[in-house]
Amino acid sequence: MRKNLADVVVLAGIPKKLTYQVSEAQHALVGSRVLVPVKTMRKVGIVVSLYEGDVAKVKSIAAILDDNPLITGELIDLLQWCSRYYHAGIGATLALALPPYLRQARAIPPDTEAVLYRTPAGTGRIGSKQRDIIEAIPEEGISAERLRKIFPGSSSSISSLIEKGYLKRLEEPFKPAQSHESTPPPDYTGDQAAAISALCDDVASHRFKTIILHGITGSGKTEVYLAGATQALSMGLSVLYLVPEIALTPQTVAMIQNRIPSEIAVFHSGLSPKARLEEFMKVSCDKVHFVLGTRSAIFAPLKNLGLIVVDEEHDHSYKQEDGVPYNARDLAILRARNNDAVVILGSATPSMDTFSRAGTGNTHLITMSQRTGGAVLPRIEIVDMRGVQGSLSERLQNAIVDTVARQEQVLLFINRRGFSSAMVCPGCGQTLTCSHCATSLTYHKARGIALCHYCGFSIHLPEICPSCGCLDMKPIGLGTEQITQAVQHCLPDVRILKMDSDEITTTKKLASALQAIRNHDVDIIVGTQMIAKGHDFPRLTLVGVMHAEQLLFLPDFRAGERTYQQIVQVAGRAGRRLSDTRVIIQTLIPEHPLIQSIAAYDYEGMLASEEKTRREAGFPPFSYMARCVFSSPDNDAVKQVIHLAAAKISRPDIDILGPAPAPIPFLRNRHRWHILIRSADRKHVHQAIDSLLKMNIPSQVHCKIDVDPYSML
DNA sequence: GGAACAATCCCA
DNA sequence: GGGATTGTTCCG
Repeated sequence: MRKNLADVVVLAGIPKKLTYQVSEAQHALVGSRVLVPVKTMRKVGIVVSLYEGDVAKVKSIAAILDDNPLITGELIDLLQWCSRYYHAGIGATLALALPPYLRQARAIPPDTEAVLYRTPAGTGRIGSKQRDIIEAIPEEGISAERLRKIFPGSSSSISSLIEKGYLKRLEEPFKPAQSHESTPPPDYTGDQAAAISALCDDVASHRFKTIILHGITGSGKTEVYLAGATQALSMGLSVLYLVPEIALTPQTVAMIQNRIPSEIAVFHSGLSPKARLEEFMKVSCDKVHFVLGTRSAIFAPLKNLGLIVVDEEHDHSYKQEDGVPYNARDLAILRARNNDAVVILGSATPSMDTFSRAGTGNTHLITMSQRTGGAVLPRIEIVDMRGVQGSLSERLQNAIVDTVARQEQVLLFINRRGFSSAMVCPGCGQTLTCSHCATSLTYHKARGIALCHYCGFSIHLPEICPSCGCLDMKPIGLGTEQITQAVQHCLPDVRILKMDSDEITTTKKLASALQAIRNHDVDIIVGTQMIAKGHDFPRLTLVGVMHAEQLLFLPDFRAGERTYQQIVQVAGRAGRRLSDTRVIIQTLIPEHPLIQSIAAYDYEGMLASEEKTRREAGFPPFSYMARCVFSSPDNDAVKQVIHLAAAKISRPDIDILGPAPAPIPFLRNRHRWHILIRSADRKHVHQAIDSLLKMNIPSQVHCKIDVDPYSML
């Protein structure tokens, strides 16, 4: 019997599937886009199921947009699960799997990929950037699209190289060389060899398994992932390789491309719409079986998954905060399970959530505690800053002078941008606050402004205190700007590079900053958490952590593990190849157990200390939870609704925390209150949310649900 | 999400 | 009373 009905998910805010007739002439397939009538409009949707049934009073599909399905049933199931689990609209969730180009009713353009080859015939001067481009091109040529992806914003450099004759352009499809000999892997450490053999065995068995790879910084986790990936590809299985946002630099992409014996696709938000479409289509058409990408790549339309890699699994970038608030790391586990695939979650500082699962169910822990090349972890020293004037201790100052004198580099880590975290009046004690968010404004001295880091609101720094007229507003709390200034003052001749989101606004700027560090054009890097993530700096032999306690006392139940993660990750940037490296932590709380566990690289110690802290706060260390934030311009309306909501979901088997003002109670002209729902049973959390959403919430009160929140901020 | 319809508001 | 605005419903 012909299947004459199709369930379609419209890519808009319609909360349910709609059913349409499929005519004799239409070849509708699950996973294809269709154009369907909704009210008086025509909308793009995706066919999610086909069946036969009664066609009475069912509208017809207006047009089939794709001859071949774009996504598989497996992916549709994952997305439907995702929509239910995160309480997000089904349309918005399915849209996550399509590149923006295909969310509109546009046809897929035929692919014409020009290929660029190197020629020895070039004449004329070329810059270092252009030299890099030429050197990145393999003998067998590279598609122009791919080259632009490795070097963002290089179109003009490429055309000038063609003009000068260094590159030749041929309009023919790019054929990846099958015999392409990948760079041979280096010698493995004992740890690596053991991890690789275990991972390859698991991949070969093609059964679901979660592996937590806890390997210290510099233990060579990437080699383990690549060996597993090669194993999967050799079995005809595909590989999904997820990295946090920041790690997708051209070098990383090029390195992985060189080590994988087949073509790869790259998925991340920095690509142009056209490039995103092309990468997507390569995967959708089953031409490419390896995807490297950031969190949204978890929805890449790969078939026959054999291995999912989640690198730096503790990283917060895996959590989508707005729109559909999914967690790519958790979905990776689910997707692996649905595909009888292996998922490997790697980190030097695993998240407590992940680590708590080790040994349960199908989750296995592999530990790597050796660094490659016989290197050792840098020694961590703690400096007590109580009673110390200024922001640089004598010990750190001397260490900086010595390091710079040896032609080596220094990294100073401070987790706040700007000059100071607040401006306070010594007369009346008032701080400058944002009129939209009621948070203190960060002073940015260079720009002469006070800026809100939540909403971007800024004012010119007033000469006098706005509330009492006192003349002398004082900065409180250190930021990157002030550290930079202090170092410049002590050591006027050193070259300082400030790296925070004020300076590094684009991936291009990040790439050039990283290049400057590698070229030794700077002696000291002052940066925020941005520099804690995965870059290797061979000349770096001294790391200073400023105000280590500043991170610890944020109003967030994960502040402790975060502090551990950030500081250990920053320490890991130092000295992979140089033996005499130091990490100096300056803090006002040297005895704190968390600081002590950092100094000893004692991950288990950190876990124990955090579990104790949570238990003492009446908080089970691990439970399922959801956060519901209610907001409205009208404070009374929010309070009323949230108290009703809390009463409604109250039952003995779940914990409800709150209602309480959200950590930033007034944000963007809206009053915010939240409740936390917590239970040992995931189902109870979801039942609570469902009954909460069934309430009649007045339209002026907005409710945002975050299941498995990463942060309370 | 947004079109269509219902309810409410405002000024005459 | 009626035009405009705001709220509510529901899409096949």
